[in-house]
Amino acid sequence: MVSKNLEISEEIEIPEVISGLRMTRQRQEIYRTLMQQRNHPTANDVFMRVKDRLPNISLATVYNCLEALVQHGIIRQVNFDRESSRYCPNLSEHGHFHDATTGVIHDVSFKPGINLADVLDLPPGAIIEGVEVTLRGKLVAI
Amino acid sequence: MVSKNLEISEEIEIPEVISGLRMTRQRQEIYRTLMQQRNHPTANDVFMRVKDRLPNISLATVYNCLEALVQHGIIRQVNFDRESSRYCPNLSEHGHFHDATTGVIHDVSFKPGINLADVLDLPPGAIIEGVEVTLRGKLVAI
DNA sequence: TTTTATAATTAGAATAATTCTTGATATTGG
DNA sequence: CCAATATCAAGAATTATTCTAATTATAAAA
Repeated sequence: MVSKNLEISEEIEIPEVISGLRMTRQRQEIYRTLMQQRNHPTANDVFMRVKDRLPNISLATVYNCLEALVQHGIIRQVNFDRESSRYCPNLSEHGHFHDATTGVIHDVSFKPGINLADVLDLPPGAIIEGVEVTLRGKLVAI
Repeated sequence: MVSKNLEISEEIEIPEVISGLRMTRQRQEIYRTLMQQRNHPTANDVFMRVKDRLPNISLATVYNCLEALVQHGIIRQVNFDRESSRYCPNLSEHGHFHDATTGVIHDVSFKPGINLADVLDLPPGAIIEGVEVTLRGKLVAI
């Protein structure tokens, strides 16, 4: 039901400033979109969705806003091979499982107590600033 | 010393067929390049290196060959964010640590006995077909 | 408030990595 | 040797993303 999403949108309130970033109208709407539709959309997906509310927004602005949000640690940018980047408002440390059959991306968390640095043989002196764990595969009925 | 590499190249012998892929001259030279220079070159890096021996090779052919080698599981394609793909002949399961200061990429292996599936909360029914672990950071003197 | 400075937005052009297309070459199997 | 198939080369095309320049909005100062 297409209209349902529009009707539901219980206006998530977004502050004027997050992590030092001024939340302009465009950034608000883009962030709201990500919070509401947590299916790891591409910049173009976000562009199409947000046009309902900001008909004049440009794709360049979507890219600018997404980048600003990423730079300020408000959202995460996720890459799968050489596909378009996807964006994700889940800031907890997690990886991604890409179901090759449906294309759906599932967040994958680490089991409690697991620290990635503990299971890897890092080069001596390595200071980790960012981690990305990506899994590709199929989801079968269980 | 630029000429040294050329002189050293102790002609690694490459079989006519690997994993069912006919090793044409171009594929041989590209594979040899990867085996000799294990610094995760891009397609363009490979192109420039391999031109010494195959002056007529085209970049498109380098891409074709790299793709054929990847498809046949002879090499791995490694992606960092949205940068150019890099290629790697190390087939053992491993991740990559990208030193932001120098740009150098280090292979990172799992500690013995570690199975990535054991430390992740995978969605039920997930069958893993490929894994990528990428770390970004700095290397400090110890 | 007006003025001024700074930041954000827009539209479209530019870029860069990669893929595609087409025609030429080479290789293999019969 | 000949036909079928695979590979290769050159350059055009594609696609995601970034850049440029002009406009608009916001904040800060007077």
